[in-house]
Parts: sequence; structure tokens; C-alpha cells
Amino acid sequence: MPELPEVEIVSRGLARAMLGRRISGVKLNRLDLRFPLPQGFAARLEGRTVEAVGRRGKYIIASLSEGERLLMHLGMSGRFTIFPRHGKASSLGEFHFEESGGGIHDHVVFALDDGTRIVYTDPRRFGMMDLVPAAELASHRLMKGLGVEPLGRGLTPRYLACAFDGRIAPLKAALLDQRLVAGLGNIYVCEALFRSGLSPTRRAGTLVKDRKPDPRLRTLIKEIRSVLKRAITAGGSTLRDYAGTDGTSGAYQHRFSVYDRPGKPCVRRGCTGRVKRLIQSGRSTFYCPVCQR
DNA sequence: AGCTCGACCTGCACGC
DNA sequence: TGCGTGCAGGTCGAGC
Repeated sequence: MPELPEVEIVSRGLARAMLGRRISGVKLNRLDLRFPLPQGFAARLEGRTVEAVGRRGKYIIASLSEGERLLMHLGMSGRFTIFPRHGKASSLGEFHFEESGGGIHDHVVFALDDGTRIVYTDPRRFGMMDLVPAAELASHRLMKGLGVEPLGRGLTPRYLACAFDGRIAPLKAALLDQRLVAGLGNIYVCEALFRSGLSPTRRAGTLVKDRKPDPRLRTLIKEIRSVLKRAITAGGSTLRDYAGTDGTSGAYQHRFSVYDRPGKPCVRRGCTGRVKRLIQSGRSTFYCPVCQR
């Protein structure tokens, strides 16, 4: 799935297509995504104007007229594709407008007043959508527990020291915990830890001394931001099914140092280690046991 | 409270 | 070719 960089790119793509547009119609092919779509979903969207599209963690939030907020998550395999009215230039290649949104996993289709269609496709249906009044967004059960934005001001060595203090969970697991930092996923945690020279198996609490941040936390934050920004610039990472809203693949997967490279030599200059794969809390971790400590 | 694991769902790559 | 197995970018909630 999409992690923060991929979600950010999708969010920008949606903003480009939807900003200032009125939703003229909504077609629901399936109501059962990760959670059932809320009552009256289509009717509550129709006629609303899109005033903003943004991201919080891995959630995309569209602000609609009359104070409605459309909350969306792509899960593992969710994807939005934008079909302009005269959709000939899309990188998806040739297609017919009438056929967009008719695929077996095309669950939701938004039609905009300028003829654009936006299709939500999600084979595994781990994604979700919900519609809530603006005033209730912050207290939404999926929003309220989210931690700081990794690219925002809130992520500081002091914050991480506070979050990690006393925790025996592996550093990898702590960074994947959306309640601490919102938006990191399996790929970019592996990559950021590699670049930081920190072992994913180290207990998170070992980077806190007397409630003060270990200097390596500053490096970790720097590398987290660096890897996320580079990935955004590269258009995200495409492993299987991620694509931007224009159907194009990302390119960051070609830049992985450790992710999905088990057995390959460590790319750090002078390091003789090989990338190792192990399972942590049910998910693959890739790292160099020699230079990550 | 913190942590791990199973469950959710489909598709694909692999080995036999 | 066909089938079984394991794996996949996430995260919620049960159970220890």
C-alpha cells in the first residue's frame, strides 16, 4: 500500500481534479469496503463542492461545502484514477469514457460537474471512506489517536524521546505505530532505519537516556524526512498495484537500499554485510545486520 | 498500558 | 497445467 509519499501524491492528484468542482453524481458498485460506507453516502456527496483536499497520516481528507468532510484511506491496494471528460491523454492508454469505473474492483465512482470521473479501485478492499461533519473530524475514531506528521514541526528528538521512553517494542514496531508518528509504513521505516544505521530490532527505549533523546534520534528524524521527501519527488514507490491518479507508476522502488533486497550486498560503502530479512510483528523487515546497530 | 498476533480480502509468484 | 503455499504498501481489535 501506499505509505505517506504515495498518499501525498494521490492527494495532490485529487486536488488538481476536484478543487472547486461540484460532485454531480456518485456511483456505488460495492458498499463493503473495510467498513460499510455510511448511510446516504452518495446522496450526501451529490451537489457538494470540493473546497480542499489534504492528507493526515495515510488518510486523504476532502473538505466539501456545507462543512462535510470526506475521509478516505487506500488500505493496501486502493487507488484513484482520474478520467478527464475527453480522456485521451491519460497514461493508462486508450480507453473509453463510458467504460471507466466498470472494472470488477471499481467500487466507487465520483462524477464531477466538468465531466471528470474519479474511480476508486481496491481489489483487497482494505481501504475505507467515511463522511463526517467538519466539527467531528478531529474526534473521529480513526483520526483522534494519530501521532505527529513526520514532515511537520511536531516530530522532534524530544517528542520521540517522550514517545519511546520505557518502551521495549522493537524500534521498527514503534515507528510503524501510527499513534506515535502518522504516515510511516513498512518500506520507508526499513529505508530510514538503514540510512540511520539503527537496527530495527533494537528496543525503542534504548534511544532515551534519563528521559533525554539520544543524539541518534536527530539522525533518525533527518533520515525519515529525507527518504519521504525523495520518495514524493520520485512519484512514490510502485511494487504491485500502486499508481498515481493519472495511472503512472512511481520510481522510488528503484532506489531501495534494503527493502525487498534480501541476500543482496549492503550498499553502504565499505560494508561487507548482506541484507537480511526477518519477520517483526508479522511483517517483513529488511536491514543490514553489520552496519545497523 | 504495552505488545503480539490473527483477521480482514484478493492476486500473484513460486515450487512441485 | 494445476494446485498448494506464502507473501504483499495497513490497521483494528482480541488476548496475553
